Amino acid sequence: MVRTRAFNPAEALNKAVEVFSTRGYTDTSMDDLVKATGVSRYGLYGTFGNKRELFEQALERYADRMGRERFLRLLEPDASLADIRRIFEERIEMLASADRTRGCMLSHTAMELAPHDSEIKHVLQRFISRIAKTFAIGLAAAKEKGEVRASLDVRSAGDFLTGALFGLAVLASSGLPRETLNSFVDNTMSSLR
Amino acid sequence: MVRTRAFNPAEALNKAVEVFSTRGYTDTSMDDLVKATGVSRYGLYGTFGNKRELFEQALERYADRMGRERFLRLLEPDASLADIRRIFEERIEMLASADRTRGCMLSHTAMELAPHDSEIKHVLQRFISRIAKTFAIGLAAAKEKGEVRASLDVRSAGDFLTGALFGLAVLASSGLPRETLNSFVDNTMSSLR
DNA sequence: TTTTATCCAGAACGCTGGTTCTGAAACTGG
DNA sequence: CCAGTTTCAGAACCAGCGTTCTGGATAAAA
Repeated sequence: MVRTRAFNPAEALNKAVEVFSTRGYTDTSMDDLVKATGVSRYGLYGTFGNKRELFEQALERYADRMGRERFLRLLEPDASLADIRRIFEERIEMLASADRTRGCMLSHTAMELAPHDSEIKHVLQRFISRIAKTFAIGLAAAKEKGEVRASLDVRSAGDFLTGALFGLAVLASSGLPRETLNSFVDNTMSSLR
Repeated sequence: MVRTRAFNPAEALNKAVEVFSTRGYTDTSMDDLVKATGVSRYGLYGTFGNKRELFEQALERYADRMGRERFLRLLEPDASLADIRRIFEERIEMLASADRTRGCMLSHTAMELAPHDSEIKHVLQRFISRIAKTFAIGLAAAKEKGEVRASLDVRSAGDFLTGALFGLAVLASSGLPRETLNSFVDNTMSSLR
């Protein structure tokens, strides 16, 4: 018995992340998701529950991937300032690439949902504090190397970098030229020395 | 002839700004606007066109008020670093006040509409570059006083402060505690010295 | 006061979106 | 090859939204 499922839930979720990243929650319809994932309504509702739960799982996946693919190096004992800068540069690459449609899912969610949805807000706060902590760890390593000033409070500087990352996302979303984004990152980085 | 209009368009627009600031564009319905402004559908459509045009006018009004009420002091010849800091502190006051529902309309619009609406995007870019320029002018005055380091490029630092203001809005939207927001501002300001 | 152009509140309309339902297709175990 | 269960595509349903329409109310001009 049992007909086998014709799609890969992990891949479908990745596609969903893409769509939600470009249009946010409210402006993506289930139809958009059906088209983008290639999965039937039946499949989406069956595996992910409903739109809201699908979004939560997409958000989780987004944060996980970001942590794993971008921030992991900051946990290496020899992490350096260059690693931190690279995170910002990769972010520019993603946010201001050719099509210019992809946005930062965390920033977008913070503005769109968090103020009126305390569950999402808590999830978001967890991600944000994780990012800030990771920055702080990377900064501590950079400090040992003397790459940042000795007086730097790495904990609060971690919060600062996190906020700067979000600010960069807003600037990129409004379509500012790359030079502006690059200069923003330069200023951000030089504030650590 | 002619029955007189029973509402004040300027006040209605201010109310609309409030609503759009808290829910963004898509999530506020015309019904919300009718209730919040106390103006009939007929009145809203008659004076503002449609939802979209009403939003554009609200955005314009928001930026205008922000410029006039917050940024004007930076154009005084004796503007100081304290004036810049005050802008950030007032922002915290507004974004993290008791109810915690009011957001930054520019950041929200940047994430929600700009990527897929080039007209809104251009309007936004105009506002952003105006803010950055005003920051730069204030910084130039502060530089004359020796309040910021002599090597500071006020133009790019203006972009930086603008991005930081948006980053602050995202942090506040996700409900982070005031101390985090204050520390973010401290780090931002100290990067100028 | 009468007239009349305008305004108002709410009904109505058409459309879109999230969710559920349905009949048919498809895959696996026997 | 058949039986049975799950999956699929799309129709169907219901609610909400932007916009327009309508009949009555209103205020100024005559």
